Amino acid sequence: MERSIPEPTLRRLPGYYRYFRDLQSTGAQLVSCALVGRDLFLDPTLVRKDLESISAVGKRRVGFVLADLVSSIEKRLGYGGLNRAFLMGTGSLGTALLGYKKFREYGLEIVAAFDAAASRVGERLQDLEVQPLDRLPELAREWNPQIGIVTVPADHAQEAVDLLVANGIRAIWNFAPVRVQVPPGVIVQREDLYRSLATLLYKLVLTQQDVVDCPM
Amino acid sequence: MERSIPEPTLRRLPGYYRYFRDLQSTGAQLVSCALVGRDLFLDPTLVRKDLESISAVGKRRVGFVLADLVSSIEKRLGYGGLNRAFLMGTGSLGTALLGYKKFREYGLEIVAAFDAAASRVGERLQDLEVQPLDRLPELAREWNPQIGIVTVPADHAQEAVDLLVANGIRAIWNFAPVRVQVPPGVIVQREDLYRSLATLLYKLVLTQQDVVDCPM
DNA sequence: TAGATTGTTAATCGATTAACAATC
DNA sequence: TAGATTGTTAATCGATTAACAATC
Repeated sequence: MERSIPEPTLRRLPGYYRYFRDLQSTGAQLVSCALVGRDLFLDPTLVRKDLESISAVGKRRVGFVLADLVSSIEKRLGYGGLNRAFLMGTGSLGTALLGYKKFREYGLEIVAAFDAAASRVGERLQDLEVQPLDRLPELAREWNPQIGIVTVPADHAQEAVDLLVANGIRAIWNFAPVRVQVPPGVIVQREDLYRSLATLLYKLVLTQQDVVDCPM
Repeated sequence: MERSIPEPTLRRLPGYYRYFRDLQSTGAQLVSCALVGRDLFLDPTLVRKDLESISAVGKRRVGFVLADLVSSIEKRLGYGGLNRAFLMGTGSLGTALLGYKKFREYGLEIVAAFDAAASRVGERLQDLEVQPLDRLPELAREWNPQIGIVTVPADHAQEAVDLLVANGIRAIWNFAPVRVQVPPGVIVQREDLYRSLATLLYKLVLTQQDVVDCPM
């Protein structure tokens, strides 16, 4: 089996991907780690390590072939093949996600949207009709989605996840600010804006105190 | 100056914060690392290290005082004092963020929203009237915000950031999928959904291939 | 050939985990 | 006292960075 990719590298791959495709569109065919590093503000050695982890092979003295890099990342990241997803919760965040047209380019297609509120069911959002929860099993059989995107309120997240998992979903993208339980084999990725905010505020507080603040 | 907090710890703090406040609301006064670890699925030793990094001091044999932990995290994370923010871009994501009422609880208050599109200016979103970009300098003098939230399209992110920085903003919360340039001293935090998506898809691809896939 | 660039191996750094001492 | 829990120090693990060899 191929070596697994370290998380930090993984998080950098979409950046590389976008960058390589942009370069390609300018007509370039090759790229060197030094150039990538300069443009993306990364250590060139780190770039090389990252490319190595996706099994990219370069030509000494020349660089890496862009087309190879692009297809290599696509393969490793599951781009290319579209992954079908169900969206749970059509609040403002859910609606915003439906509007992310580029998700398709990055391998994600939202094929159905659900909401517990009867008042929202039937509404049309970006080509999709909001569905009631009780149609989920039927639609899951039809679409066989693998991903569930959860944007319901925190206190309903676990229910939503349970329903998804019971209907064959293999991966949860969880935007609710709670940790949810899933059976082994199901992947959960948390997207917690409060966590990010905390990081930001902390850094801000740090730079403001600096020198000024002195511990007891 | 107080020891700076490692990033991984930092990302866990909001989780602790929420957990401690929840516990408090049940009437509990004390908590042990072992309990936290069990509930939050973290190694108890890691919990202790994290608490140590926010200078929390426990009582041996007893545990940590919840009230102390809560106020300690608030102090370190800049909760408590509200930080004023300007929102750039009132697309679906920007609108969604305006709806996050709990941001206030976590120390963030969006005091003005801007949009480059004349058609959106004047619209009312969550108690705020969408402002044109040319009013930004004036409103910045009035509010003296420290944080700029950028939800404009990728190709306008740098302009938005430049405008914010020119008007005294100290920290950028960047939701556009590009790396932006700022002068030294200004903090940038990236929130890139494509990066998260990549991580999720990769993990999904991994579990699907497993055993099956074998390198050349 | 000379030099740029990849490839590889070693060193560093930092976070996590483990072990154990202190103490209420 | 005994035992639970914090506090502290050491070991481990993994990512990043540095150094240098290979080669087109």
